[in-house]
Amino acid sequence: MKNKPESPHCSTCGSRHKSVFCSIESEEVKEIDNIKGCNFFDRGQVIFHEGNRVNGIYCINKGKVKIYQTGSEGKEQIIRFAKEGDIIGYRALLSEEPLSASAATLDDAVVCFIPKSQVLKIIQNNPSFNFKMLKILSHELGEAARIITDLAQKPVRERLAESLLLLKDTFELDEDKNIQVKLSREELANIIGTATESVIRLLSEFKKDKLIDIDGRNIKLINIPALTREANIID
Amino acid sequence: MKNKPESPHCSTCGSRHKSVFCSIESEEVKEIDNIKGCNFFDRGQVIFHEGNRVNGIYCINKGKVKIYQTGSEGKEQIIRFAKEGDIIGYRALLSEEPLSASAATLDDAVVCFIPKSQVLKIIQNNPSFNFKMLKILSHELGEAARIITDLAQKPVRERLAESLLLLKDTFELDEDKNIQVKLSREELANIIGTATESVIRLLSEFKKDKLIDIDGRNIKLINIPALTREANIID
DNA sequence: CGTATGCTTGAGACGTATCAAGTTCGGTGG
DNA sequence: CCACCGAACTTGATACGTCTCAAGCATACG
Repeated sequence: MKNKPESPHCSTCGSRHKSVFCSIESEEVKEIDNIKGCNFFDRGQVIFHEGNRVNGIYCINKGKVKIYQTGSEGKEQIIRFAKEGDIIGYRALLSEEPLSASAATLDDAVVCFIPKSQVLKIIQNNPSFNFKMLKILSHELGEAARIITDLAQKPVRERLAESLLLLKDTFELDEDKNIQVKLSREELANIIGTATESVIRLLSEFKKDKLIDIDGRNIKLINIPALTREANIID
Repeated sequence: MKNKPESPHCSTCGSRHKSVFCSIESEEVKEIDNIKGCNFFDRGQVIFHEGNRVNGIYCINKGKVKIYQTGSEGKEQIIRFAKEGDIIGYRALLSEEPLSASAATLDDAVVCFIPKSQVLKIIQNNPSFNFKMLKILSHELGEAARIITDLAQKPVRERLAESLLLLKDTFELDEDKNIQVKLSREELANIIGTATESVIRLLSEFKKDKLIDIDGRNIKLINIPALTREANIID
């Protein structure tokens, strides 16, 4: 968590316009810029830790982040991901509860911090921002419900296929159809709630069936329609 | 869905003061009262159905409700419960998405309907109500995350014990320590994501171990500390 | 270059689902 | 009020998916 001098400015932040902050006034942007903190993280570092209190929200300027809970046996459960332009930590802030999950970087990342007072001020003064927060939260809640049903009802094979597609939607594919995020086999297992070995076996089956290609942590989606069928998605 | 003449009035609604509406002005209450609809449901009737659009929120005046999704094999997954004073349908309304889940009554119920325009009006004009909505949503999101981790990591036995405790917290115990909600074995199975037969077997084990007592759909919690241990809860 | 860490594969155990066959319960109509 | 019917519940036997454990292999790193 090294504090470098060249903190990014909100006014020049490339991810601002596709984020929840896209509709705030330039006056408010200036205010945030003055009050916000900014931190540089190496890959794998923890941004905040489950159980702690938050005093603001974190805005990801650069990098990819996993949000995860620790189960009763100490096993990590990945709840969701966040990337450039996303905010994290707002759930605990708004519910005034301790953090229900931890956040850690998946690559080198730059994360800004906006204190609670400022966030509440914007919520109160900017109906559009306010409504966006309501929208984000209720959208997340819908996603969570879908995950619950899948975990409860789908076999591991389907869950893995679905997770690969979800990762594709979140982080997109590069020109070679590789999912643009590098996760360990264990992290993949911690998304779908299974053992690392099961992920390994199923990935190589998917490869054998020409649904994907694997090169280390690079996963290439070569037959998305078939993968979708494998995932048994209703929508 | 019979429209009886004696619709309850918000001003005399016993559940209003423990609900999200506890802080709205009497002026606003009057306005809601005029515009709201009200329906009487028999046990087992569907209030709204997954995939449809909502045009308002539902406020439960009386009765218990299950909110559930249908999985890809047509199996019901219960996401959460609602009771007197709770609102439902707000997730889809605020995210402007189709309903992600269905709602059905668990007993005879009275449910009021407040149209979207009115809800949005209150959100905009009443910061306290607004903030309560943010709080409800973010709290729900935290609960959902916990459920995800449990489903992904805990064995069925622990999940069942935990669900019984959750039902206790939601619906409370009567003077005989019975959980004040009657669910079929299948519904219990649909909370924790297992087969009906597994629920039956585990319930009778819990009974044998003197953790609970069973009389039909009545479940009596006779040893809550032991049940908590069985649930392997970290908090 | 050695050592740690992640990845892979196989064999076996275990939890849970499924299927099949009763049994009980709750409601309905004679 | 009782007999009947279907639905819900229960129990047992069996099958299957997935986890666990163990061992070997690849890879990155100091």
